[in-house]
Amino acid sequence: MNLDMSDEIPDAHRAIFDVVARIPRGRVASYGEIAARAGLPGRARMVGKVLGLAPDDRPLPWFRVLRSDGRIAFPPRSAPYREQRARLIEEGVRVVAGRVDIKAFGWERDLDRELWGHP
DNA sequence: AGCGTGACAAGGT
DNA sequence: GACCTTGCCACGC
Repeated sequence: MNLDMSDEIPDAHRAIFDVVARIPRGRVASYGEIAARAGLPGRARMVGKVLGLAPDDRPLPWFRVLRSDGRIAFPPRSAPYREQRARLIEEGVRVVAGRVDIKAFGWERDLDRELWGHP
């Protein structure tokens, strides 16, 4: 019956992976927004935990997930911090002092544009 | 069960 | 903006 250890990757985890995988290139979203879109309102902290478990063979754009205020969640100067910053910049997202302007690069902004054709 | 910890969030100083 | 405090949720001890 059951397989090895990863017997059952909880639906919640899969839902989170799916949402993160849909963040458009060049855009960012907050942990809370990911949780909400995954049908897990209030579980922002779970998103961070799950992303940490993300298997390497799954090319997940984890670096597009930031805190609600646009700041990178890792300690400045840490290895993951630097990688996230680099990968964001690589795809055109401006990172100033470890922070991204959500109003300019937030995923939500796409919806706003669709709904009422805004810049 | 209680307590500390963390890739969080929101509100106040 | 930088900090602090509360509220949250998931885990481990």
